[in-house]
Amino acid sequence: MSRKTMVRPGGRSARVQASVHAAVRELESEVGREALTVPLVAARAGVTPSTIYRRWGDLKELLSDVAVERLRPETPPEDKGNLRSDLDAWAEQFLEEMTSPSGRAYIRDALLGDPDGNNAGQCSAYAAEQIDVVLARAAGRGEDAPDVETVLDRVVAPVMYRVLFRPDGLDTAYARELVAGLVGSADR
Amino acid sequence: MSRKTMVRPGGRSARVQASVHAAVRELESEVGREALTVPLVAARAGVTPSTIYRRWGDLKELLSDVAVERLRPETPPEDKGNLRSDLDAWAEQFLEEMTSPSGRAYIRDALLGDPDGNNAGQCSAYAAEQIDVVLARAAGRGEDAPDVETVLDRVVAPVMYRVLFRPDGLDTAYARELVAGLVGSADR
DNA sequence: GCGCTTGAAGCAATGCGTTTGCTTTAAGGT
DNA sequence: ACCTTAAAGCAAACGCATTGCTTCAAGCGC
Repeated sequence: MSRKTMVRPGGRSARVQASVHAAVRELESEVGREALTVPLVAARAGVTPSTIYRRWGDLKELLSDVAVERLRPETPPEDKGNLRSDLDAWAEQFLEEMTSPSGRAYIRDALLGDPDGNNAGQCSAYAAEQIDVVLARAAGRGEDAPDVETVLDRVVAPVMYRVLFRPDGLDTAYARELVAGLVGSADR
Repeated sequence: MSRKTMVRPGGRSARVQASVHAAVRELESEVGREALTVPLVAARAGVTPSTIYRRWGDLKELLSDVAVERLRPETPPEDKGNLRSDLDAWAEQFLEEMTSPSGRAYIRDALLGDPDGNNAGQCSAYAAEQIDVVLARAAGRGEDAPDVETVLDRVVAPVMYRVLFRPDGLDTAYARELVAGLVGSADR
């Protein structure tokens, strides 16, 4: 989301961008992530390669933009009635999304084609947003809740660290352990 | 560290590998990370490009190998006399290494050209190794210490998460906070 | 110690992804 | 309706990636 936001919305640029993004998503499922190439995407999008190079720089940055788009949560976290259950449910779903093959691929793409860190920051912002909803709901019920930063440190960070650096043995039980260590104790 | 370990040590292959790695390190500081290219590295190493392509696959994997090499700790963690101080010192140094521009670059490179996750796993193993030394020392003193997994979750993961996803506002105080939250409480 | 086997490096040609100057188009403002 | 300007199209040149074939040298059996 580095350059595409400064285009005039509704115009030709917007059509080109939508067309290119769509082409990436289509080709990703047709020929696979590895076979993607700028000329290929350009042909499918009905554009010339130079257009893509000038707007996105290279394939990595384009894929990074598309990946962030796909990592955006579609629905707000479910309301299970209390903080602990809400966090459990959210953390489990988050872990499952991030450990899935496609999730891992999107994370990698988002990180790798991201010179200034904007896309990675957006991913973190998505998680923070979701957590904020959960915590605000808890506060509304009168429960005392940790702050967003703490949940990021204690739940999101460990999950992402393992996804990236220790790909083995990640299951939903681990997500619940992390939540338990956070709200189950009086720590902090 | 995927293919290079299966070469016969001492022979021509070993010389070629050493020469290529050296060429990468030299050129990285001379022309910069972005200007690196396989033919360039090959020329400096006195090798033909095809040799590099056949041994490493592509530039990303070669850089990943070199990055992991550079992320290996040179010295065991310092002994400050007690667990808390040891962890403080180690976490501060770890954070500083990882937040430095070169550290960030190495992490990205290590993750980037790592199809099977071996290199990323090696990075985590380095940290676990260092932490294990600290914890074993604490146990030898009779202190009760958390286990390695807990330190990875509570200190290493948050640091790495912020380095990768939230590049702003990371200082050594944050490392100390993380350690304090871990050994300062009776949690776990 | 000598030749054989085998894996790795050198070589060279080919294809294609990338880059770039110039031209053309179209969106938005006057 | 015209003018301005940013972005897309076009095409050529460059250089990196890929690959079949050849050559070399380390390790091993005789």
